[in-house]
Amino acid sequence: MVRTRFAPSPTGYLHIGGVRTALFNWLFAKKHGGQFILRIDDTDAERNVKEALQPILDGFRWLGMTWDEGADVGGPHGPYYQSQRLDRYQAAVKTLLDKGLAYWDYAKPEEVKAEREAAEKAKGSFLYSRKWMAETPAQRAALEAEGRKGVVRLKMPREGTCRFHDHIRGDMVVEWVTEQDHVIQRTDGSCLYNLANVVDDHDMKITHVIRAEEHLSNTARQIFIVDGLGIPRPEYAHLPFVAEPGSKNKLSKRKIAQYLKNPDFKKVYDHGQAIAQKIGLTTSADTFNPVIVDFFREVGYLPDAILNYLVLLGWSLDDKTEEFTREKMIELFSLERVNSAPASFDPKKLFAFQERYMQRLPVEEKTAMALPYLERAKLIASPPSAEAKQTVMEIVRAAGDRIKTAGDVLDYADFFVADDQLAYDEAAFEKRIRKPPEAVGLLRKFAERLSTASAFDAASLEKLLQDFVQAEKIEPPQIIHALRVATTGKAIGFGLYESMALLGKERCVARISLARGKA
RNA sequence: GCCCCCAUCGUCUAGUGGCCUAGGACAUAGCCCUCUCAAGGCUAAGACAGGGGUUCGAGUCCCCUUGGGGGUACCA
Repeated sequence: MVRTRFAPSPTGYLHIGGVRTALFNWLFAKKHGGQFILRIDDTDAERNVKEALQPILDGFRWLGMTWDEGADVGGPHGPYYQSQRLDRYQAAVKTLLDKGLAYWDYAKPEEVKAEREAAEKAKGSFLYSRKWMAETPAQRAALEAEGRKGVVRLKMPREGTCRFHDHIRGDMVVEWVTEQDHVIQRTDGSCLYNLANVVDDHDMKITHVIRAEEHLSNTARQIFIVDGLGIPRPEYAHLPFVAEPGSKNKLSKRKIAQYLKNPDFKKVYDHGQAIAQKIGLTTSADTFNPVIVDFFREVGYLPDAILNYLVLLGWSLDDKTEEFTREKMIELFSLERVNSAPASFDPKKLFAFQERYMQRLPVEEKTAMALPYLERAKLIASPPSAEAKQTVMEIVRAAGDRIKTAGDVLDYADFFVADDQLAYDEAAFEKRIRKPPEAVGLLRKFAERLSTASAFDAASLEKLLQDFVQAEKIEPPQIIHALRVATTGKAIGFGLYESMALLGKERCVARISLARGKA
């Protein structure tokens, strides 16, 4: 049984790089009919774990990446919170100590630091002198009598090599001398990552450790612990980093200000910000930006589009295939085809996937996604009336591909504002209504025809307008542009006839008259 | 400093010694379509980091350099 895991720390938000790592774990487990475990790395953050964890769990659930065991759902190999597993870690420390593979050390931090700096000055590699190592209870007592506090360190071999196979990097060989006597238990009795990780993975029966490249250098020391504990080694696969837009630096949530200088990143960010503002979301760039999953959820992206983009970040099937449903992803994913070079995150390309997925979504589903945005912007009642739903569906249908994320429906807010509250795009008004000498007159004449029109559907309106154009001996654009600005307030939008049909006769006539008044 | 990993268009990538005058996608530019804006169609521009080898032949194998990243914590 294949078992993989992802172990986020409760930081309050779900990072896109983490999702990519989790996705590969999830995919690998599903592909092999295995299980995916969500463990929580909360060793140092005891406070507000619940609040800081919720957005992460919500994010994964929204993306549809469910876990078989772990936080919230429990399971037979818990607890799944590291903060609740201290006894397990201490037991492992004791085993290592008993086997002589770890030792009590009473050096003060500054004493070790001094040794390290001396080694660096001599341009050599650092190796702790083990000067304050205590091998017997008597030695311990003596050092403690001096007022020293003990930590437990790994007694790493100083000759020979550690060999292991990595599914992505191939065969790895690490000289043991290059490894330090890493601390595994602090003076306060708490344990460190390398130890906790190994213990948890074993207790939770993890078969494949699939994680980011930053852990490649941690692997040898973890293998030392694994072997020392006499437990079986898991398989390893170290994924390349997800890098910043346009660079090879590791993607970080702390550098948003810098990413915003990237035009592609900024475009996606601005698009999301505009929507957030319209629905009254208070946001700050630190917590609401295209590096955080919640951003995409709030702006109305599709989870499938995000997953499809993410699976391609470091993995590919061949030279052509780019689109994968969840089922196909699971079927076709393999570690063998994971790239070894870092991949930089490109929100523009993610957006392109979003567009494609949105285009294929049935109108009913798009409408269902769009309604909450109009409700939150207070443009329609909440819950919406059947009539409002119908109108929104017609707008969504008419808007077609223009609605790229669900929040884009807010571009058509002018259908919901009162006629006398309609805001006009000044530049467009000037260009299409005030400036052309014939515009106002044409609008007046056309409004007259409109008010006597018997049918008000798009096709009839088109006919009506064509007849008008012929009668007046003008070109269609002369009246079309003026009409669009007069009825919607804007120079851009979907088909004019559809717009007018949606507005209905009375509102069209009223808006034209109001516009003439302002001209 | 020391140890380790990585290197194909701006970006994601295909490429596992001859099929590569390097293919696809996003982005970019131009044209077409057109009531605006999208969408769509067509076209263009755009890469093997550099230097040495090995080989009949190298993007593909080896070495060096350069660049990027990670580790070297009583962080994860």
